[in-house]
Amino acid sequence: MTEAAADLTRNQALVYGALEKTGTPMSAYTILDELRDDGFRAPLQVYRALDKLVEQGLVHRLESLNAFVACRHASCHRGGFIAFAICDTCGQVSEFSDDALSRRLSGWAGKHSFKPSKTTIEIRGLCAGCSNA
Amino acid sequence: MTEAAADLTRNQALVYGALEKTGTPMSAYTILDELRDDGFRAPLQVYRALDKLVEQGLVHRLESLNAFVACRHASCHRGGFIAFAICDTCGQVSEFSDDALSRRLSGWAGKHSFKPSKTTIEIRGLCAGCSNA
DNA sequence: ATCTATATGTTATAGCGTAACAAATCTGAT
DNA sequence: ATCAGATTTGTTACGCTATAACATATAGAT
Repeated sequence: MTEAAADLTRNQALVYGALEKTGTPMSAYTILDELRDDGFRAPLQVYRALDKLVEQGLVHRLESLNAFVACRHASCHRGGFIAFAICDTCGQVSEFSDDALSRRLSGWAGKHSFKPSKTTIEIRGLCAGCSNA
Repeated sequence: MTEAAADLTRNQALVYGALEKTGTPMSAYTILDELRDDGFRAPLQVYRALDKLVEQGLVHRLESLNAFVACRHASCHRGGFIAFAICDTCGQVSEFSDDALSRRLSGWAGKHSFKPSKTTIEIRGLCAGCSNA
C-alpha cells in the first residue's frame, strides 16, 4: 500500500488495499467478497468506503463498467479532466489527462454556459498487448 | 415520430417513440412502464429494442445515468466521437462532437496502440437555464 | 462527562440487466 | 404455396448494482 493511503479509516484502507493489490477494476461486490475475511458483511460497507476514496481522488469510478479502480497517480491530474482507456480483454486501465482535451471540453461548456460538475471520458477497446495476441 | 424511425419493428418503434416523446433520458424500466398499455410486460422487451436502436445510432446509452436518450441528429456525427452534456437538474442532454476532441483521443490511442471500440464522453453539470434559476 | 460529528453494522429493498427456453413471425428459395 | 432458416417476440426466473432506514459505536472538543 502506498503512502497515499494515510489517514484512512480501517474500512477505507481495506477497500483501497484490495483495489491496489488487484490493479484492475473491481465491482463493489467483488471487493466485498475479497474482504469477507476481514469482517465485511454488507455492500454498504464497501460503498461507503468507496464514496470517500473517490472523493479524495484515490479511487476512480469507471461508469461504463460499474466498477472502481485505484488511482495510479493521484497528484498528476490536477485541474484537467481525466480520461481512461480500458482494455476489454485484460482489464488493464490506462489513465491519462490531456490539456488540449480539457480545454476543448471546458471551451464547449463555457460557450454554452454549462457548469460541469463531473466528467467521464472512457475509451473501451483493446490494449497493445491484447490486440496482438 | 421522425422519418429516421422507418423500418423498425413494432417494439423498436414503440421504444423509440417513448424516448423521442420524452426528450430527456429514460431508464429501461421507465420505458417499460410507459409501454405497459401497449402490451409490454418484461424488461427484456425494452432492452432488446434498445440494443437494436443503439446499434443503428437512433438512441444513445448514457453510461453515467444507466439510461437512454433518443439521438438528436443521427446524421451529424459520422466519424467523430460523440460527447454529451447532461444537466443534473432538468435532465436536458446536449449532444456534440468536436473534431479536435476526436483527434486528441484518436491520437492517444494511436500512440499507445490501443484499439478503441466504444468511447464515452459525458459531462454532468448544470445547463445555462438551471444554473441561473 | 457529555455533546457532536463521523464511522460502522445490519436488514431490507429498489433499480438495472441478462440467461434460458418457447412461441410466433418474417424471409427467401424452391 | 410451402418449407427451412433466421429474426423477433413473449415469459419466467435470476443475478448484479446501489441505496434507504435505523441502530450502534467511536473519536475529538469543551
